[in-house]
Amino acid sequence: MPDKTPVPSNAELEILRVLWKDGPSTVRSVHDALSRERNVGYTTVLKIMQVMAEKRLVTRDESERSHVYSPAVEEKSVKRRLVSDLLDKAFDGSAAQLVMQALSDKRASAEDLKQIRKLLNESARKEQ
Amino acid sequence: MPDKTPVPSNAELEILRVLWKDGPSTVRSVHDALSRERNVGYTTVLKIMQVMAEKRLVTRDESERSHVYSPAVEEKSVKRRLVSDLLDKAFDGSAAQLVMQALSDKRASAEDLKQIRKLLNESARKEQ
DNA sequence: TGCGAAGTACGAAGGGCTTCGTATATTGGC
DNA sequence: GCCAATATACGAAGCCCTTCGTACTTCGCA
Repeated sequence: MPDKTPVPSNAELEILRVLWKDGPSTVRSVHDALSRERNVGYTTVLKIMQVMAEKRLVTRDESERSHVYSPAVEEKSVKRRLVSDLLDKAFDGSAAQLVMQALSDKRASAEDLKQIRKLLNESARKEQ
Repeated sequence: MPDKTPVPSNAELEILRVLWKDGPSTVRSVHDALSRERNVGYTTVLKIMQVMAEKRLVTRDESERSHVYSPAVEEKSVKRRLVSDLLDKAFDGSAAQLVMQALSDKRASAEDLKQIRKLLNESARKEQ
C-alpha cells in the first residue's frame, strides 16, 4: 500500500508530530502546542494546515466552526520515508552506515545501545 | 571544532559526494560523474559549485584555467549533521528510535545486521 | 591570426516553503 | 441586537534551491 502523499516539509512534520501525539486537533490547539517551543503566528499554522489538507497529509472535519484536523499519514510510514531518503542521499543506501552514524551521536546513551543490542540479538535468534 | 558552514542542500550533497570520492575535481569531471546518474546541465553544476565556494562548502584553486574544487567539509561531520537533524526533527532526539527504523529498512541485509551486532557487542565489551 | 572548443561569470526564472497581513464570517454573551 | 473574540480564507512577499540561457574569456592549433 504505497503512499502517494508527498514527504512532509519541516513545518508540516512539526505539525504532524503534534497530531500524532495529541490526536485530532484544532488549529488553535496545534498552535498552542507549537508556541510552547517557538514563536509562530496563528495564521501561519493555519495556512500550513490548509496546505497539508490539500496535499492529503491531513484530513479535516468542518462540521464545527473550529475545524478539526486529523493526521492522514501514518507516523511509521513517514519516518520510513525520511530515513529512506536520507539513506539514499547520503549513505549510498547502506543502512549499516547510517546506523553506525546514529549510534555515534552523543545522544545515543549507553541505555539505548543496550536496548538496541538486545533487540538485534533477539531478532537474530528468531531468524535462525 | 564546530562547523559554521551550513548543511548542504541536496544538490550540494550530491556534488560533495563526488568530491569526497574522487578528491579535488574540476567542474567538468564532477559534471561527468553526475551525468552518469541523471541529466543535468554543465552550467547548473558550475553554478552550484560556485555557490558552494561562497558558502565555504568547497574551496577552489583558480591557478589553472579549469578551476579545481576541493571539499572543505568532512564527510563524517556532514553526515553527523544530517543524522542529527533528522533525529531532532523526526525522532525526538532518540537515536534508538532512528536506528530501529533504519534497521527495518528493506535494504538492511542480514549481513548488515550481523555486522552491526558485532560492532555493538564489541564496543559494549570495550566500554566495560 | 583567427576560429572553434571549453571554460567561467552572471542574471533571472520558476518552484516550493514559510510567514504574515488583511478581509471576512461566525459565535457567544451582555 | 451588537460587539468583541475567535474562526477561516486568501494573497502576496521573501527566501532558498535549482536550473539554464547568454555573454564573455582563454586556449590550442591549423
